[in-house]
Amino acid sequence: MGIVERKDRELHTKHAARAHGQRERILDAARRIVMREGLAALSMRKIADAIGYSPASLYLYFAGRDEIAEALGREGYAQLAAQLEPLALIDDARERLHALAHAYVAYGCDHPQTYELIFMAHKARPEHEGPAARRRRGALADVAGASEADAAPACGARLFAATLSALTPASGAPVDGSLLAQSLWATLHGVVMLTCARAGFQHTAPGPLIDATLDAWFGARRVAATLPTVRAPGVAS
Amino acid sequence: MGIVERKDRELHTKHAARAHGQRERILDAARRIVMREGLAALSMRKIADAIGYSPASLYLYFAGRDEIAEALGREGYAQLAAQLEPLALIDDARERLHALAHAYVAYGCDHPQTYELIFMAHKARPEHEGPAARRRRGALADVAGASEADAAPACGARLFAATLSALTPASGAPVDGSLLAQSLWATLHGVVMLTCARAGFQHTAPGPLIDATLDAWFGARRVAATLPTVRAPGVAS
DNA sequence: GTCTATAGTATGATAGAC
DNA sequence: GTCTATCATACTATAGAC
Repeated sequence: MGIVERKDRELHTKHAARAHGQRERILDAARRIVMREGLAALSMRKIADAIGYSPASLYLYFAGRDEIAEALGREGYAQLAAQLEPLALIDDARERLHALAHAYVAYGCDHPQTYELIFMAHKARPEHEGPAARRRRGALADVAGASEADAAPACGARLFAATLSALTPASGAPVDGSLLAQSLWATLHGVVMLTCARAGFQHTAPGPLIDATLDAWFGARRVAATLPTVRAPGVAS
Repeated sequence: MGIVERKDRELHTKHAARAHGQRERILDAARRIVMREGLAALSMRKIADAIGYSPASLYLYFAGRDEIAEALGREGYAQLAAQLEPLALIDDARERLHALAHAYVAYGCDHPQTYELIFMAHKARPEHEGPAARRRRGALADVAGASEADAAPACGARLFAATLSALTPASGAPVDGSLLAQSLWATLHGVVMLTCARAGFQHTAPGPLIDATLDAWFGARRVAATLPTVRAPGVAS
């Protein structure tokens, strides 16, 4: 190996490390903005101001706003997963499910901005794009854009599926575990959304709600197995 | 009653009717835009262009973009309620619940833009507001803003609560019907959201999912009442 | 009652100087 | 590698002419 090659590699390494550090600084600033003002308020200018850069410089490290948001989304997903991971080791299946469900919802409610980031990194904004961006989009972005961002949330379903399948097999497969897993995930997602939006979830805390849901499914089966047929109490009138 | 008063009233009526018509035209255009491009893309300019007005004229009929979005949201809620109303009259409680749940989700999935409108008419956008608007906001809007828009979705919970309470009383009140109602609502909301976002709900149609959920709660109780304690299958590794 | 014109404020993105 | 300057675009909202 000649001196030239060696020097070249050192340089590359240094360059890479430096670039990595700058990306981190940018992401840190972006994260702070999203936490304080929401994803919709994230803009290149605000990030640049926050770290004392000019907006133009950001484009040396990221292709644009969307790439930054995507990166934050991946981060957020990793954080959520890290929070759930130890709970997946709980021995008792039912206890485990409870723990996971509560942790999931707690995370979503405690970090609504991050949760938003995880699920909405795409689709979230009006366009505001220059003519050059539009030119590019025609060729590339529509095909490549969403696939990676969509991959992360899917893991949510898989996580619950694994736990749920442990709960159902003994019964002779009357219930599709995967369906239940998706149902549970939808429920938790819905609880997070509605709790954050305060949209008519008047005064019920998410915790008891989750307990009630899981109990209805698997718990305390004191509910009458035969259902009474009653008249509708005339809700919509 | 003098002639003057009479004439005055006629004039008022005509004026009111005309104003009403114009509001309708504006709302029609706004609705079309939201259906095609989503709530985030709704703007005064686009509405004005669509009906051949100048942006300034819209302010004669609406206080601003938010008021228009709110009006569309109320419309949408009324439409959803109208769709559910006849189903609330089904005699058999369980059949009724199934019908309501399916109809609710079907509406949300078939009209995602309207659904978005119903739930997100507030909070949806970056600010883009002039200095005058900001001045006003400080005093008034923060207090008065959300109360009316939030009132509508709350009815969702009440609707399901009434039906669910009809399903549970015979069992000696082991389950809080109101909690279950909220859980169901959250589930349905979650199914709509996740289905629309295609976020990992890979290939499952919403229909079977809802059936499975309701069955797990009330239906075919062939699931073993005693739960096996199994080891976690190591999901998060 | 409607429009033109405009103020004021954002945005993403890029070319080219240093 | 960073910045200045700028393009092109979008938005809400208002004043004042007609």
